[in-house]
Amino acid sequence: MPKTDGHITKDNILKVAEKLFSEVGYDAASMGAIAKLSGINKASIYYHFDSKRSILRTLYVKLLVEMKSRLHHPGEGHDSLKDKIREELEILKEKRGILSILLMESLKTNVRDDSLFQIAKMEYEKKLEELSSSNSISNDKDSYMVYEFFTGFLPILNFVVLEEKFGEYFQMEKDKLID
Amino acid sequence: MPKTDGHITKDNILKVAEKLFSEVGYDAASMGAIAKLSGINKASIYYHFDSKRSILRTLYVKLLVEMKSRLHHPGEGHDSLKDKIREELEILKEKRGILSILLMESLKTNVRDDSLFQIAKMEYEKKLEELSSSNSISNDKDSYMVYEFFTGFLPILNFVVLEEKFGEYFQMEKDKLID
Amino acid sequence: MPKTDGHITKDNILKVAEKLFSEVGYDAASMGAIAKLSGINKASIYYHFDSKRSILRTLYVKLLVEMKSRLHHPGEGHDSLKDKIREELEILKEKRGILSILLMESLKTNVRDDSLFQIAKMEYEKKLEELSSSNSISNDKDSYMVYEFFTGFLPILNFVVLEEKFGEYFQMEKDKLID
Amino acid sequence: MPKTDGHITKDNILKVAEKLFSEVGYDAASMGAIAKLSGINKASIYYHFDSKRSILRTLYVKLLVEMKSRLHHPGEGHDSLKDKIREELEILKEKRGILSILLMESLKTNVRDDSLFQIAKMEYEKKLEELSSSNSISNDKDSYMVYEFFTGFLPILNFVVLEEKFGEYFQMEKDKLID
DNA sequence: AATGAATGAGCGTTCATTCAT
DNA sequence: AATGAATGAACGCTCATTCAT
Repeated sequence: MPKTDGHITKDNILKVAEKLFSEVGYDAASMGAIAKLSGINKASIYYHFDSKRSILRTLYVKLLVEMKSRLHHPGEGHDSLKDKIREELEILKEKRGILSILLMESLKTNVRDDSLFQIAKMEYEKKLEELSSSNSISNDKDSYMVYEFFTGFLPILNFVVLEEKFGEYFQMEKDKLID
Repeated sequence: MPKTDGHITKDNILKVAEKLFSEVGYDAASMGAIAKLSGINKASIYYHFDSKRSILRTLYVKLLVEMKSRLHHPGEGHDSLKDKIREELEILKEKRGILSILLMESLKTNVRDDSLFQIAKMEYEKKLEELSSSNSISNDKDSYMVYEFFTGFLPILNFVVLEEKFGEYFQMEKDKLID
Repeated sequence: MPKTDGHITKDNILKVAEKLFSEVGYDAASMGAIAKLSGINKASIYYHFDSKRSILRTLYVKLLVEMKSRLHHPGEGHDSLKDKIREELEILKEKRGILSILLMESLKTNVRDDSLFQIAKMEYEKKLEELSSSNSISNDKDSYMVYEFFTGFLPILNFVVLEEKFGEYFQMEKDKLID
Repeated sequence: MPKTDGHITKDNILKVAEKLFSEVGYDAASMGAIAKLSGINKASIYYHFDSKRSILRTLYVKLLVEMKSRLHHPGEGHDSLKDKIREELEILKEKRGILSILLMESLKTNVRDDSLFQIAKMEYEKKLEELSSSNSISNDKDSYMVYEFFTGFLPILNFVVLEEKFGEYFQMEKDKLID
């Protein structure tokens, strides 16, 4: 009989891995460290996951699923715009860990990792569909995408991920007002 | 006189290291790989640099110096705004490698690496000074900094660094117009 | 259960390390050599020991424990003095390896390694206590310690450790009579 | 033209090497460290010495020569015994460094290094000759040698070399009286 | 479901030594 | 007499992964 529920262990590994990956980077985070912080044996991780890479993949999938479900079940709509943005940021802030990792990995120019773009695409797909139905020039779609990605999507991600460090360096706090 | 010129070797190591760091990340780039790509012995790297970390530090310093000198010697002023931005982007694109690395390392939440903020601060210092001389409320300075950093500085960096990958994924090119 | 018993492996590593350390010195004995002579993988040593130094520490502790237990459980008392000394020497000769190492390391003037003195102190503590109870001048205690250490303790250790080499050089054998 | 007198450089290297070898042991003392402490280039050492080992050999030869000359030119004889011993100790204390090294290296059971025995033999040769001329049984010569080596020669060496550390550990000083 | 033990490959780093000048 | 530059080999140590149980 297993000592604990495998499901819990697996989730725990994922939680620890996400934390560690985001703290020191995927490469610098060792399986040994993940095991120790998870309170389980190193070999046990390999019962739940095929490899270190597959842990990361699982984290990506989880993020994708959550983002998708969030898109389909938006919060109640009658808040002010400000509140909506704030709520949105709050949700993203919970995903800060995996988002950090995602960004880091996406910056590796030699590694093919489209997850960042996949998510961005998904995020703006609805709006793109509207755009493409009413207006037919594909160039506009591209333009919109580029614009949204680099001046909307990425800045928000960066804010969520770097806010804390930024605040420490520049000695300020609670400055979400401007966004 | 030595067999070869040390300066050339050193610069070569830096060039190769910058390339490799940006391609696979600092941690995944091994000294062995840097040596092989530099065409020299692994031990020779340690004649020119104290450690792997010190290579990265040297790259940071070089970037800082270049950025600073660029600020003090701006290009000829009589271009159009568009041309100016394009030129600016072109200059940054040459530094794409180290900028990638800088962003990646800055995202590690447990690693204290203020270089990104240092550069940002430097970049906006002049404007900040003007602001602080004419207007005295420090809160405004903070607001300005946050705004510029997350909606100006970072998007530009991200654009420079991710543009290529973005273009590949979304199958487009030459879309600098929007910025 | 694991493939093999870890205790056996660990003891084997200790035995091999003791032999090698005493043969070529701690610094010249490489982990690779210890691994090869132990018949196991180099990395496996690090499963059982934190570091090379910790192997040495373990050997020291083992020696200390054995010395202590020997003091508390002396052999049967009704032998002649000569036999007693001979028996004592025989016991120490079994520990020749670690004693060699201990002496070598103690001679490094820049390395703080008190193990030699610790053992000497332990060895003479009983006699010191008697001395201090009957006689009160602490100077005498010091004198006794110095005398015993340099003309009793060390010569015995040196004899045990160098006897063989001495015999080879001076072409003689079985000359324990004089002591 | 050389920048400095080669003789001085060579002596300096020897002095530094002796210090370093005795501080951390022969193996742990690197050529780089010797060079740095000597204030000269690493490659320059190889102009003066064939190898690291040859530095040690040179130190041994110097010691042997000095010991020999001391034997042939003893100090003025009309001191008390106590003063004579004290003077002897003072002379040996100056050679503390190389004596430490000699002892350490002699303790390596796998290394054939007879220097310690050579010196001992030399030291007692005169007395041995007297002994052998008056009395003919070689066994007596051996006995004498063993006795002198382990209860006379070695303790003195050990005292000279370990005195300081001993004093630190046992918190005492100036206790040469007993010897 | 979990673990103690083991491993080959590789890590960053240092070694004694050599070469050209 | 001395040096800057370079090197092959080895160092202590860690890696992701596997195996037997």
